[in-house]
Amino acid sequence: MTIRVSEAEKNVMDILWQESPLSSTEVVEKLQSQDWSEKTVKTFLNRLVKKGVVTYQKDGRRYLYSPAIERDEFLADESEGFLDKVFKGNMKELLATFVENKQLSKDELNYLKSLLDDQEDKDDKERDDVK
Amino acid sequence: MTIRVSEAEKNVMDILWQESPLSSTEVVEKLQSQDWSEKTVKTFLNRLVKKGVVTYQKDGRRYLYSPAIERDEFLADESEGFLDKVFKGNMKELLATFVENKQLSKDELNYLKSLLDDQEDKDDKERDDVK
DNA sequence: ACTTAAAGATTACACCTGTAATCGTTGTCA
DNA sequence: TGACAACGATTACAGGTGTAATCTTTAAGT
Repeated sequence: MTIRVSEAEKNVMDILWQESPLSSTEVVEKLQSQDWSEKTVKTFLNRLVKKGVVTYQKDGRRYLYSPAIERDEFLADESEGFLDKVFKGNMKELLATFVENKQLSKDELNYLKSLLDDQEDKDDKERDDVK
Repeated sequence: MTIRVSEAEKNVMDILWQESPLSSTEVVEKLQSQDWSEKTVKTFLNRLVKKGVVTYQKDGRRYLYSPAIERDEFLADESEGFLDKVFKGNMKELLATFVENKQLSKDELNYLKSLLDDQEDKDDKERDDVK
């Protein structure tokens, strides 16, 4: 179920994940910063619908668009693909690259540590469950 | 300096990063698993040279190819782009997605923790240096 | 009732990508 | 020395992408 959303299209998805349903006009407005023609945005909406990742309900003669896939699911999917394609599945190397190159803030470091602790707890719990 | 290497082309880069210089024939051999025609591989080598990410020296009438960019630099670049495009620069969310979805092994968890400790030390050191 | 404006549908078009096949040159073997 | 084989160069071609413009339909204003 490899979702295929192009880079430009992702910007449209992000808008819809923030808020939906939205009319095409509203989406265009929220994409001001991208500085795309209204036509361009509509093309993307169209393609996204054809790809099955966006749906719409009719509201009179216009459509109200909504995402048809979960953002979390999408992110997980993209991340998986990125790991495989760029790092050939080597998770350690990926983590090292991010941690070392991005100079995590104190805040991000602590957040990540707490994530890791949670994860460890979960692992422990699972081990116990098995026995 | 946004490097532009397509997905299929990355496989060729990976070979050259493992060992270089290599003749086109050698690259083809090492890409057996991809099950591409020899022609296809040569097309990629050609395109990579045109993109400036691979160079060659002549060896008689054939070329010996080598990467023209560092793997580390490339990975950092791709990671940066991925973070921006998919997670809109939100590092915390990216980390959470990887940590939560990929079920890190005990080993990976420990490795990551040690990375974080190193990072913290570095931060401390830098703070001291400033003063 | 007509004209017009706006929405979605269709068409455009160049560049990138995946995946080769063909062309031209030249070293090599018979 | 003549045919062939192997190399890189050039060409091919469909599908995806970025970026719109044009077409068609229809609600709405005069």
